[in-house]
Amino acid sequence: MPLDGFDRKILAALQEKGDTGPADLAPIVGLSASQISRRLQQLRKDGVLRAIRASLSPEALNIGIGAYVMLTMTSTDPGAAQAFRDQICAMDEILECQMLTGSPDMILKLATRDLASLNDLLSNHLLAAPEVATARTSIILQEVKSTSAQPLRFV
Amino acid sequence: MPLDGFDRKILAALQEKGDTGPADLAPIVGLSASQISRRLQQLRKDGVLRAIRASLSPEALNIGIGAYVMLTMTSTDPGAAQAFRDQICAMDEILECQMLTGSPDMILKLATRDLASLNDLLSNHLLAAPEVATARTSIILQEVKSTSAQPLRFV
DNA sequence: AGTGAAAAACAATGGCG
DNA sequence: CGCCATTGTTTTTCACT
Repeated sequence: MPLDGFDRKILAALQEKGDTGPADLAPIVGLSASQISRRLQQLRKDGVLRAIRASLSPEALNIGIGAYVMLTMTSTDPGAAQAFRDQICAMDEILECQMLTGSPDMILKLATRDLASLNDLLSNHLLAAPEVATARTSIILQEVKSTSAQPLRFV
Repeated sequence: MPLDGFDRKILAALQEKGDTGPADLAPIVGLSASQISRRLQQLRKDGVLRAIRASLSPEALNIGIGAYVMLTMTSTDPGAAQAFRDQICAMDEILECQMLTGSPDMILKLATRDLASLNDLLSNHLLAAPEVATARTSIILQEVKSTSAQPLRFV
């Protein structure tokens, strides 16, 4: 399952516009629609092409605040840590949660309606957990760049 | 352009699986395919449904390292700051760049092949810029959660 | 590996209840 | 808003190079 230049072009186009069909892809990639179709099936089967997702406007959904929360954790037993992670996964305002090297131990990306709901989320759900030692919250002032497109230069 | 419960269901389904057509959406939403089709056009026209994008497997693209970089900036003239932001937008290993309240001033999310390419990116491109005062890099050890799905509870 | 044409599936539109 | 039929387009498949 090595990816060649044609696959690269297909993937690049799909990261930009995921609802491009084989017919529209053909002139971009320089391949017939039928071959694109065949390669798309293969890329899906190989797990390279994982999913197609809609990107929605936060403003239209009354999401006015984006924020990062840097957490340091208390050392608890693995079971409690897992329970905390499960809780995080169940909260839909938490878009991202990553465990990190060094300090902080964990970073969270949040999307909420306003400062009041951000405060509620922090106070009543995050800081309330005994697993959390400290939390530093930074609100997003300006979005310089935000893409879901992975770099393709390493293929 | 108020969004009702049907729109919410359409958007929720599309955030999960963006290539679902009206025919497949119909039973999920509880609406006929023709109505779904009309609502989709409206949602696109209103800018609620912004784009459809493919999500690719980082592993398949030889992306072995994810990292966050927290930057504090030197106070420079606006022109230099803008040039720095343009440079960031042009780097495809930088997935995200947000200006924050407090300290750090800026956070970056990176995707690179390995530690060597991460080091190269930091040393030769980020730290080389005079706009950067300090940089703290944290490598992602474990992905607990990562979604592009915005919360729909505020609509 | 790739092309091109036929076959099948699907989305979009309009009319009517 | 559901239902239905129609139309146009697109994907998919197959025979062939």
